[in-house]
Amino acid sequence: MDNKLYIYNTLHRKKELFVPLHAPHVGMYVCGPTVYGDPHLGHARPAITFDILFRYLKHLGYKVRYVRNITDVGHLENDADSGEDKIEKKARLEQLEPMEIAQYYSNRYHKAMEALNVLPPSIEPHASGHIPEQIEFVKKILEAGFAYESEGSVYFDVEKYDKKYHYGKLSGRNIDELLETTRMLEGQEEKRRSVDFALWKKASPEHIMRWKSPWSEGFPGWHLECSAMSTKYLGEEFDIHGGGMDLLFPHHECEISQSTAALGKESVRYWMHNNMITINGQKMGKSLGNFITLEEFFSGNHPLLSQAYEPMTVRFFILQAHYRSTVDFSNEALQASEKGLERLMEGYERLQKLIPSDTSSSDMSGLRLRCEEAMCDDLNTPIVIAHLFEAVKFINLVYDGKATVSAADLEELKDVFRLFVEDLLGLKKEDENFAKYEALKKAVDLLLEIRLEAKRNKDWATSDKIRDELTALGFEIKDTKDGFEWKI
RNA sequence: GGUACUUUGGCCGAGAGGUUAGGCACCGGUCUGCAAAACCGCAUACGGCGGUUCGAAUCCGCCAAGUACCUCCA
Repeated sequence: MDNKLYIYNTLHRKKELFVPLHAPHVGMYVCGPTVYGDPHLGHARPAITFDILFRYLKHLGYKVRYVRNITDVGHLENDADSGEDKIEKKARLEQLEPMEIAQYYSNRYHKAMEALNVLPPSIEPHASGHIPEQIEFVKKILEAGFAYESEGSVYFDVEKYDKKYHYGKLSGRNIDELLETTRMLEGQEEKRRSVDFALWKKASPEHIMRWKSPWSEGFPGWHLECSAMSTKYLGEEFDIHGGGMDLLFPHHECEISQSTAALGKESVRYWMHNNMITINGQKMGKSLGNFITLEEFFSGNHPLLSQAYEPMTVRFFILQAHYRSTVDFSNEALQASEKGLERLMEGYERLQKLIPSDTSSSDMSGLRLRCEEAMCDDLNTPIVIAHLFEAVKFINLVYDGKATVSAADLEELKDVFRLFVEDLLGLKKEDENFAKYEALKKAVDLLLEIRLEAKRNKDWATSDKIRDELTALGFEIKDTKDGFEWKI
């Protein structure tokens, strides 16, 4: 743990040295998906961003407990929509049990995450499985005097809270502005102030998802699950809380208020937020209807996609931008990533085949350090990738016999690549159907041996025929000095 | 309207008060029977206008354009 990891803390709007509360243990909580729809590119961003953090913290030697929730209770659709749950609405439309919806989309989410090589979190709690904890949390806030009951619902008293603590410290908003700018919404008569938010909502008769509570049969408020579940599994105080920037306000602001009100202290030390993925400069989002699901990416089946993209291409595309920048989707950018990734992975493969010399013609010793420094600088994966590409250049030179590498340097290079490419960036070669592929390889090798022989006999007609036919079938043939290389 | 952020070469995307980011594309070259790959070379960019400074794309001010949040959203 010699490396000093700096991460950008949204709470203070600056990079801060990461010092865990109880080293070597680190607790991190990340807002997971609401499972009422197929995962899209926007879901991939936080999952990958915090996957990188998870991997890197472990690399630094920490024992990390990573909690990422599944929201299956649903949130209110919108206030004009009679307060119906998203999941519930979907259930009604598809004539399914709400939990069936949640299960279905959880599975889809997991499948997509696995394809993206996102490691599963240590704990993945469901909101529906933590209703008692959430009720307890509401009780605590009521006891502390920062909530009030109104017609079976419980609301958080933002104004009262703000007098003692500071509502808006994360998002930089202040309560007066909010009172001015928050538009009047339906069903607000129960609340004292428009800025107050629900901790517990009484269910209307048509509401299917409902639980018993001291106040009414109903369901927990929008922000409560994260407060209840994060503190349950990580303690009243924990290190890192992450999520998308769009959750900054009101979700995370409300979370801070709830936890502070209930526990008398702040729970989270470092707040981290990943930026959005945009499409034509606009946020890609469910509500905007301009999102592309991950499955559509993998199949290419979407009007905006000119081809299918492999999961690793999507991962690499996301890692080529810093997590706090927006990244704009386009086929051109994806294709550039696809080729770049291919170059990187090919370099990685060639690295395994290099033959060492007595000395190295170029000094690559700083590579590990430079990559570590980039990671420590708020997880600057684009810089790590740039460094790796410089090494690829060197690898190719050695491969071409235009440079040399010593045995010791070669081992170091291999080790650094394995560490950064595979373990930390989580990039891997996509080779399903490995056995079939092996057989195919032998067949193609055989064919190319024949071609080699034809070439020795200067039988260009035969050699070109083999190459052209294979090329037409989708193979890429490359001649080398004394043999050949190929790929599909 | 309020708050915050962004603006980099053909595209994506880092960085940062004075030194080549990187990837993709284009073009030229090396290599090769041809091709592909690889390698070499090639862009001298930083929204506009002022200011600070020996020096700014990097700091400050103003302006412009755009985005996000203020309603569920990753």
